[in-house]
Amino acid sequence: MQENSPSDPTQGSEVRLRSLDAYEGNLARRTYAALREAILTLRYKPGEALRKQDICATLGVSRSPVAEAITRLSNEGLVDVVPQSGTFVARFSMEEIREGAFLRESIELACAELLAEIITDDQITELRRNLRLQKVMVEEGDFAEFYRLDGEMHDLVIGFTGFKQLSTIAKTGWVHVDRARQLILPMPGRVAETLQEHCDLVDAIAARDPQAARKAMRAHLGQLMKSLIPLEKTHPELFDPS
Amino acid sequence: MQENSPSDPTQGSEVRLRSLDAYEGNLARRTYAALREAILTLRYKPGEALRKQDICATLGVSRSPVAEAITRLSNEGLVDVVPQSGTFVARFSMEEIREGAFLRESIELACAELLAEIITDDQITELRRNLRLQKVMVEEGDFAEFYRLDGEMHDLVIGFTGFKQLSTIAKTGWVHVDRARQLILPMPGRVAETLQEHCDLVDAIAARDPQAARKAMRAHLGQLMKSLIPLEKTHPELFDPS
DNA sequence: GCAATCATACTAACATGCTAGAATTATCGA
DNA sequence: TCGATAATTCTAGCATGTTAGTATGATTGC
Repeated sequence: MQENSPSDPTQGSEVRLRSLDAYEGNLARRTYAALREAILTLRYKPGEALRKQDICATLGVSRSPVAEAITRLSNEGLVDVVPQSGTFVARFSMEEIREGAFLRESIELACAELLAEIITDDQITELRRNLRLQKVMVEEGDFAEFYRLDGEMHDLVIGFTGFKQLSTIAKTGWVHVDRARQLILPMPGRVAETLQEHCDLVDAIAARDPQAARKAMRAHLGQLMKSLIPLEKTHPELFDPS
Repeated sequence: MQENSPSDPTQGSEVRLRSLDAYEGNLARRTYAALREAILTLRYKPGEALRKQDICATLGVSRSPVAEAITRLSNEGLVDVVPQSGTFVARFSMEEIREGAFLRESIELACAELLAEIITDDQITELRRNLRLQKVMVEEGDFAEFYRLDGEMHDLVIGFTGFKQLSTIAKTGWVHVDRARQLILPMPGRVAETLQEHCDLVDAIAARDPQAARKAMRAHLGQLMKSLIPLEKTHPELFDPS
């Protein structure tokens, strides 16, 4: 379960956590944010043990904020706490991934459907503006920025419903999918397809057609899941034995 | 913001928390469960200050588990933590209630739709068994047990999809609705209607008709929301000033 | 009587000591 | 050499000391 070889004790733990200055809130919240980012970007590998002492030393804080951060991560299912033994970065579980995808699909389908009925022209303009930027990023091959805009678009769709916490909940259910997505290398062809799916979705919403919006959203999220399924075979060591 | 009158310092805090023996897990988890139950059943009133010292004394634990419990409650939105000042039981917010209802509707609509396609005969039998019990409780006027069966039925619907965490997430979003529901006195007429709505839902699922299942679920949850709307007028002191 | 200032009594947040239990390693016995 | 046992070293969990910031109430000045 140890990832570091014994002969290489120094490498690793120092560079994986960003400074707490990069975040805001109290120490516990910032520690949580730093750890969460490191886990989601796979700088901490699934199955790896989380060493509180190292984290304390790296971040320059005491055990209290680290402990609080870990309980939060535990609530999210990003780490597994084994009493009196240790804390481990949760392995991938295709079941959890499917579940997160289903949750997000449920929420976004409902949002897309609702939005098709209540969206304002200004909001449509903002979605289309995001789409144009996405197109530019695809053309320029800037996949990282494309994915950022992708996430932003989903946030917009949820946010336009007027519900303020919903996006947070959707993202919480989405964490496992998000983490697994890090393993998929962006394929130019797929990115172009994704862009097209985004266009279809926005078109359906702009046309104020709830059923078409549902259909487009479902197709879009279905494609993503399809790309995640093979991961269990290609990266078995990162998955829960099941 | 103080609920207790100064001349009555003893009453209250002792009887509102069940003994930790009633729960399981480590101290922090049990403390969380005890506080959560007290808040959801309105034994702690919205807006009331949460006194850590009292809680420690009542439960016989130190500040650590209480602090951890409170951060969890804070994540759920059941308490508001004001830095360096105090922790308060969250007031109702019709916006949050609507949001929780929307979340649950999203999830359960998706579940009902999916279930209409994959449900087994045994599962249908179990739903119908639950329905028969509900009918008995309505006839006997045992509203508490009826509501328990109500919750159980929703859990069954979600659980039958095979997703294990979904019910937990649905409940988390549902907490504000659940708490507000405590204020609605059961009206025999409404309970009979609710039972009928449950029957319609199960019939639609058993008929393996996804669209009808969606429709029945939406109608059912819509009725509940309708009964919650007036609360803001009848109990303004429990709501967020907005 | 009333507004501004100051002292006091709270709180959350953080740091740290301690304990019981688990895992690992070292030791011992055959 | 190998298996069992004992010692050591980890950990999470809990308790408690400390600090900085907030709110409240008393006091002062007018």
